[in-house]
Amino acid sequence: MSTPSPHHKPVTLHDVAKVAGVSLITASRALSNPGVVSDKTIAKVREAVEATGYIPNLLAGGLKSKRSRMVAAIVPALSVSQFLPTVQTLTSALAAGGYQVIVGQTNYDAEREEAVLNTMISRQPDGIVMTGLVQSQKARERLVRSGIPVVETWDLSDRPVDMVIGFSHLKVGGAVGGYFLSRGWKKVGVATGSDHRAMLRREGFLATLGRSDVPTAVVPAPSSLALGRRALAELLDQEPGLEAVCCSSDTLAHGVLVEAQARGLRVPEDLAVVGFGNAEFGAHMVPSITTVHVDGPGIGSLAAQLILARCNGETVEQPIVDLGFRLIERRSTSVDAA
Amino acid sequence: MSTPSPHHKPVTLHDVAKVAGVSLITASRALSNPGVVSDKTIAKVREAVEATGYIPNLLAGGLKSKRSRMVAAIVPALSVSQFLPTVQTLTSALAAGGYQVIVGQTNYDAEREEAVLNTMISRQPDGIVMTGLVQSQKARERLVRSGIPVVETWDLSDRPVDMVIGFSHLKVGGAVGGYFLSRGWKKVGVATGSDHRAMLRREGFLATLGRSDVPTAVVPAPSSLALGRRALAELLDQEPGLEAVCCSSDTLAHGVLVEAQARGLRVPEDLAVVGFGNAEFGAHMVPSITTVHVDGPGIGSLAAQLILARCNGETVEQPIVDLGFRLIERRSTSVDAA
DNA sequence: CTGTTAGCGCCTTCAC
DNA sequence: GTGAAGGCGCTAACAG
Repeated sequence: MSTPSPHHKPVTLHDVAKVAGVSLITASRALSNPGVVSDKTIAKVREAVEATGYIPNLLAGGLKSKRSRMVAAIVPALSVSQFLPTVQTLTSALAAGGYQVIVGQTNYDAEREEAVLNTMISRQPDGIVMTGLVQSQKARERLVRSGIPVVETWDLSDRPVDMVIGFSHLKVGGAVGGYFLSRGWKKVGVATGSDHRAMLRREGFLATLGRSDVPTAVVPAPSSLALGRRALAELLDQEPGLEAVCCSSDTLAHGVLVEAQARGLRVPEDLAVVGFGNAEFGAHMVPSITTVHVDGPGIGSLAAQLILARCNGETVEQPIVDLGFRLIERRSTSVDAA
Repeated sequence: MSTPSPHHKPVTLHDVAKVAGVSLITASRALSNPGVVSDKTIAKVREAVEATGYIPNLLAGGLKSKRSRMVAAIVPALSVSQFLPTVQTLTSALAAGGYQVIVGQTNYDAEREEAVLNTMISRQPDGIVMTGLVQSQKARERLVRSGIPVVETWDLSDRPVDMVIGFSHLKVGGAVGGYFLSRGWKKVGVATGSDHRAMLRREGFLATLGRSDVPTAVVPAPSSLALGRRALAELLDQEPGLEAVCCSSDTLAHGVLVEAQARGLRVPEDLAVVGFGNAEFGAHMVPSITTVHVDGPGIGSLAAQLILARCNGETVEQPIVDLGFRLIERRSTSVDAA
């Protein structure tokens, strides 16, 4: 049985100061700004901290200093593996600077996004990192008014709320389309998640192909292997002679691969497959998956850098950063690939 | 160029109260405890909130009320996909109750764990959810003293810091060992991550087999497809006639499957493979992966429930919850499986 | 149902 | 280098 514990009256800085025989404020400075305190005093305070088991209360500190040392990270869902490297790197980079990450999940829903952002703002974060652009106009205004540094990521915009680090999904789609053209595939299909960015990539893909009649299987985001299998099944229903599939994620591509294998289709000989995201598994599968590489960790660490800079009152000269992308050709589209 | 924005002097509850023509505390109650305020007043306050664009400051509220409405979630690394469903469910369940999650990453390191826990405590979270048991003894003591509700998960212990929700890794290993015995495999191997819980499962596996000479490939956590491939290569070096492999995760099992395929070994005819965790992809691959199912989302939602209960001053009657596990037989070990 | 009073624990501002 | 006030924005506790 586990009961609410009796309050050990919590140790405050006041107690530490008393034990150390200095004033409250001196104790405070010894801990957070040691440069202006004598070494002897610092030692005394440190001892008192040990003796009392003092742990600072960042809520109180944040209230006065207006720096909560928290950064909000907003993702569609934590399980969208696409964003994990970004969030992981962001979390690590910020932790190294004494900042923690609060996570919010929008479920790809603009209304939830707005609600989540409001809750986040009420925690006074020193920065907000979004995966994707802010959808709701109301939320944009609120964010601007709040004065909190905001980094939108995994996309690009001429007019970000504040800063943006990403790449053009239209161009990604275009690059894949160009690759399809260069390979001369005619009977092609698209397997895509229903989220906005995946749809943008599809748009770029179609524009480059110069076609609008391409068989498409749209599956609900987030994607999964099972959905990838289903998508290929749908595409083959629409176009039995399918030569190549463009997928909105490596996970979907994996599912397409499995479904192809289950139907006795050889990849790439009978069916070529392209993914997106350069997930770890894609490089090591047989066949390895041709994909579009995006620097997820780079986005996370750069976002941390920009936020930290702004927290220190610095001006960010390049608030719009295009990290680009890179098509990686592997065996799922070419028997000759590395 | 993005510069630190000019401070729009932030709107406080004081401003709202003035606009609404009520006292500060009435405004406060209208928002956070509407039951005790007249409907007319509530309406006035709501209007004033709209008009001013007020967003509450939870730091200040938390300071006074001693409820930060934050819960810390500590994981080895965000990218360990094993824990994602737990963290995702936890986050959603808590968000529904007005709580946010702060994440900390330990990198499977006891020292970092201690540091992370200290930082977390200093944020006054209303609860702490650990994946795994708390390693450091110092951290345990601090946690107990802090009085914060703590849920350790994904493991079991007679003497948790506070509460624990999970299952026995020894028993999981034992169950897999029993399955191996029942199938009569003699030339077996273990592919395992280097983390503590994976090692416990291996121990249980060996104990049930009654052997200590089983070829083992230990790969650094967190696991990946590439590491799974490497592990099988190592095992085949040690035991060319390998009949079956016990893997510490479905990801490793996937890698083993790929490596087997690359070497022309048929699964399960030439080599049987068992994973752990029941990842989404395992059920849908060809062959599907025999695995041990653990209720990750259940752990997350139950953890949220217990913490919320304790936040409301309730007593948790069952602070030690064994959620058990279930071996799921699929095609990677049996051509007859579903 | 509403208001007054008194802080929460710490840090900024100013003196010494 | 140190200290004494004052207040960050909000909410318990008690009055009316």
